[in-house]
Amino acid sequence: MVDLGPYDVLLSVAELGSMGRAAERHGVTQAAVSARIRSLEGALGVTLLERSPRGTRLTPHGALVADWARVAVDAAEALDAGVTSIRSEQAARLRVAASLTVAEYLLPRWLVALRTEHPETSVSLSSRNSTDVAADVLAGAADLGFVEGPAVSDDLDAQVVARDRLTLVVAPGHAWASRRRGIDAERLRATPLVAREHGSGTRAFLEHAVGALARPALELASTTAIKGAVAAGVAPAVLSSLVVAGELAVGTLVAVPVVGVDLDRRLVAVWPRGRPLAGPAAELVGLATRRRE
Amino acid sequence: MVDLGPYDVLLSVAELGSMGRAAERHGVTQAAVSARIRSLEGALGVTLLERSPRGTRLTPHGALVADWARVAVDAAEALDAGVTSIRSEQAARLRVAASLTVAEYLLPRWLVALRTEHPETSVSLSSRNSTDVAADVLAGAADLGFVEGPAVSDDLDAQVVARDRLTLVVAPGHAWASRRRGIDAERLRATPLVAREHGSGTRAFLEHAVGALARPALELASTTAIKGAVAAGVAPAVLSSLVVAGELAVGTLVAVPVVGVDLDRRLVAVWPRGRPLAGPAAELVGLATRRRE
DNA sequence: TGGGGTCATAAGCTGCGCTTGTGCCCCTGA
DNA sequence: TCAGGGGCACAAGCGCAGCTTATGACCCCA
Repeated sequence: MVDLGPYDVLLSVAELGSMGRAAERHGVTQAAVSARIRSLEGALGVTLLERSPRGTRLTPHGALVADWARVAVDAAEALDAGVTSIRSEQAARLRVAASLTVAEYLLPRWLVALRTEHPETSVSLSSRNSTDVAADVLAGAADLGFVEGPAVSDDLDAQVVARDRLTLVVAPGHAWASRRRGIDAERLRATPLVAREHGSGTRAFLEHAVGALARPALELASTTAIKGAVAAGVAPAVLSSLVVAGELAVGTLVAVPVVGVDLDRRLVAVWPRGRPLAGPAAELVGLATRRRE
Repeated sequence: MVDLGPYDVLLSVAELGSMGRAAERHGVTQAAVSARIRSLEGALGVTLLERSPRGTRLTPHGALVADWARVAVDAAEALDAGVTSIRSEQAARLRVAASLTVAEYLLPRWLVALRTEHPETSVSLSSRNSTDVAADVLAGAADLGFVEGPAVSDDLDAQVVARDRLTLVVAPGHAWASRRRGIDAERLRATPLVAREHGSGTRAFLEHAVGALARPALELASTTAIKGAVAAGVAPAVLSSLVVAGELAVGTLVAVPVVGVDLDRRLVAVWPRGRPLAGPAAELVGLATRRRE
């Protein structure tokens, strides 16, 4: 497996314009940075940085590698932020409960942003289904919750932090893939889909919007597995736009319009009614909200 | 920086259902896998795998971590595949020249797929602008090229491998963000944008489609920098849908419809006319094409 | 002409993660 | 009922990657 360390320092060097300053940011010596970059260049047989006595800039090769590296490093940081938040022994300043879609796709990046803006804030995350999240917040087991759909309880204050849209996706070769005029609710109801197991918030929302569904063609435990099955041509599926954005852009999956049904959904932060948000909770909600408005 | 190694083996264990088989896949001993997973669990204070004498399955915590990890591991593999392809000393079986959008966003994943399907195929990649790509292929300096837009030369055969669409994006707080009826060509022409430097294929395509543009508000060298500037509210920008898919999904950027202008674009593979595609080149084009139809 | 900035190189040490070898547990099948 | 095989865990020992420290070379500017 690739060691992202050298790429991380490459990005710092590119951003800061000097190996010495990058070394400082990473808490190591300038010699260590120099050696890391050199060995990376050695492995590639290509120079990535143009050194000068006044500093350092990316070569064209370096710029391409840096662009690739940024994606990987960002993903690794999101993983790390997520993983840190489920570390159990910590005395967390902020306890968050989140439904799966939020926990899987949005929270890690929010946590990365929170970590850079407020490094002193430690977060503990538990991933539950939407009703459990509300229960945890009401019971005081969590300071802040994130759920899909309209807020569930009158005892909770809520604020919309993001939106998504349930999206009907098929494999590129599927008959529906080129269907411009879309699929209506009746047709959708009658079609066996690849679905998550019962109890999933997404599945409940879909049934609420279009009515009772046909028996699933296949039930799978993870979103990733569902995407795989759809791409392999097993059956269509309905998933959050957040989940399939990458695949749609690249063309691995194709979105099919669904007509006559409102599949827009709000992702909301919830907390006990009457108690104004303060401290780390307010910071996190603010940061999540700022990402969209 | 996070070490992705343990996460990579976690994914293998989850997929294969046993530490021993995961060890075999990674070419290490079962003891090494066991130790890696244990230390990962130790660092988290949470068990990720449910061991039994018949094998091993993910716990709920494990499933969440695995979903996060998959994103990071995939990104790292794409980085590695890309980086391997610019390694200079290799005797490549296939020399590819690609324009920036393709090289940056699509090729790494194609290379990952190619590596798993045909591990013996080594690829060398050079990233050029569209006219240079065509020239390289014609001159025999590259076996295969990838360019944006309609094929440039009559001496080249071409095949569409993907599509994208130039997308007008603004910061979520921008006045245009909530503008449902869109922006027309005239308005767009009159607005200073954040743009890449002259010579970029995307910029040329845009000028061809809407006409001469206003002087840019800011010229930047990398797509990433442009996205950052747009999100910071400097000015709107027009970028490939491939480039902004992630940001649009998460809400960091907002797409504004452009009316009366066709911004759809084809990304095509090109090779010398008359010489039918064969061997590794055919495999790569086929694989790239299969991802969308 | 010296001082502050840049990066490179060399020598030495430390610690992480591997392998090998073993033990224990459970299921299965003769 | 017991042997065998497949599952995972633990302990001891080793090798190497990457760090630090120390120094040198180079360039620019005051």
